[in-house]
Amino acid sequence: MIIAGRLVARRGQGKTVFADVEDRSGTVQAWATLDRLGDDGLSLLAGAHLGDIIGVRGTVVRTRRGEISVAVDSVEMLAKALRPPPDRHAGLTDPETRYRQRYLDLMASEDVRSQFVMRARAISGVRRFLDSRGFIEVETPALQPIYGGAAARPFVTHHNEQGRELFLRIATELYLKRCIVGGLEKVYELGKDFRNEGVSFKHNPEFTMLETYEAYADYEDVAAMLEEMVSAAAVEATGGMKVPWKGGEIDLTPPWRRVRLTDALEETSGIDVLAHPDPDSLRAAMRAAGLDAPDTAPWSKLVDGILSQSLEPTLIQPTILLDYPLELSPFAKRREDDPRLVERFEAFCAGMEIANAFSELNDPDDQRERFAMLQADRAAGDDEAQPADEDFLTALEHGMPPTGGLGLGIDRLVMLLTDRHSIREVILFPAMRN
RNA sequence: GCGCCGUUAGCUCAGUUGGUUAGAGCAGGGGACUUUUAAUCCCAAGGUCCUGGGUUCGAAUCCCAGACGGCGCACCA
Repeated sequence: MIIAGRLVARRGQGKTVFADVEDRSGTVQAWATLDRLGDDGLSLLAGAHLGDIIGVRGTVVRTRRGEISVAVDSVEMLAKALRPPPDRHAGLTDPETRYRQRYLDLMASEDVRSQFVMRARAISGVRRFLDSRGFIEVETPALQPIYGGAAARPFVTHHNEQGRELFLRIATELYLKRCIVGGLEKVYELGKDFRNEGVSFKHNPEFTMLETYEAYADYEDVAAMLEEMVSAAAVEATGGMKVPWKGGEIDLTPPWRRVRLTDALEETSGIDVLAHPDPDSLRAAMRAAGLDAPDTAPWSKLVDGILSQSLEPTLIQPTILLDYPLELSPFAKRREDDPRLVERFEAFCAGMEIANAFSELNDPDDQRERFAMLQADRAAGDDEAQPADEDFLTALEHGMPPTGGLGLGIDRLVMLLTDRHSIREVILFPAMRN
């Protein structure tokens, strides 16, 4: 048999050498003797450094101590390691080295390797799920003349030949909806978005996002699909729908708890936001409840403040919060029974938002008014309010079928599935200073 | 951006109230050993104590500034 891999341990014994060779499937011991391997081979093995990549040919035997080993007939140096590997027993713990030189982290830790295998399985599980339901994967511009589809500041870059400013996308939403207008009917894109913001345990400036759009579906259909998709990804990555989380367990088995946002806010904060329709009144109620409420924040930001301060941390088991205020949702369709609300939900799990979905606004006139509201926010100093996209409005004017759309944060999903509590643990090369 | 904490050998870490020449294990170098399991034993080597100032007779140690990192906050509809 032939094995090739990294030399991770060696026990020399004069005219006998034991060498542990590791590849992605695990570690196997090679056992070399002078009698069998000869002088040149044995001195090559004896002189190899930990970290070298070697190839070994031999027959499988069991040693006196009972370990399955390869009795070596020939050995080959495939690549020398000029620098030593991380300490085998203590491992690599310095976070800076772990992230900046992730190859050392992977080398040192089977756990870290398996982490990224699970990430890959979760992602392929998501793709398989969507493909099997008739979605097609599309690719839309990452460099955009106008950014939109989310509230965030963009990265700005420059196209030399055309002499113009371009933005790295903050979302794929507006292009994917153009695909729906064109009749592709079920589309998704799984790729990087870029938001010019700080880092935290759940934020990285570039991150992986899934967006799906399905014609003739609404947000209830999307909620049902999300539950099935996430549980399918969990099965793919971990083998089950119940995953460990911070010493407890999260059960992703559908259906998930559903609750109206305004009811959930009232449950945890005691505040009925619809009873406080103006910022001053809501701000006073929040402060009376002991919550932070900035003086300048508009009503929508205040509602979001209650959500993130009072409600989000309590949402450990998967929960779907339904029916958001219109002001928070410029691309979502109004509810017919209450025009202050839109047909939108966000899914929370492990105390984090993992998904955001709505029945897409397909009325171009209403959409134009929503853009105008954003322009007013922008004029009032909200630099995260996105600019109006006339080309997108033109597309809507050609007629977009009623559509259910979804955004799912893939990095956060992987955190949830693998019991990792920092986004840096699920991104191979996370953003670092300099 | 703000606050707290951290940075000593390739890796993991000690380092006394500020006191002579900054230590250990592993890795790496030399040697012994033909069934080891973090093999063992002997020898030698290995340092910008993050950087720059300052205090002091004397600084890894105290002070200031900076870099980088971690955590928290802010930001993130």
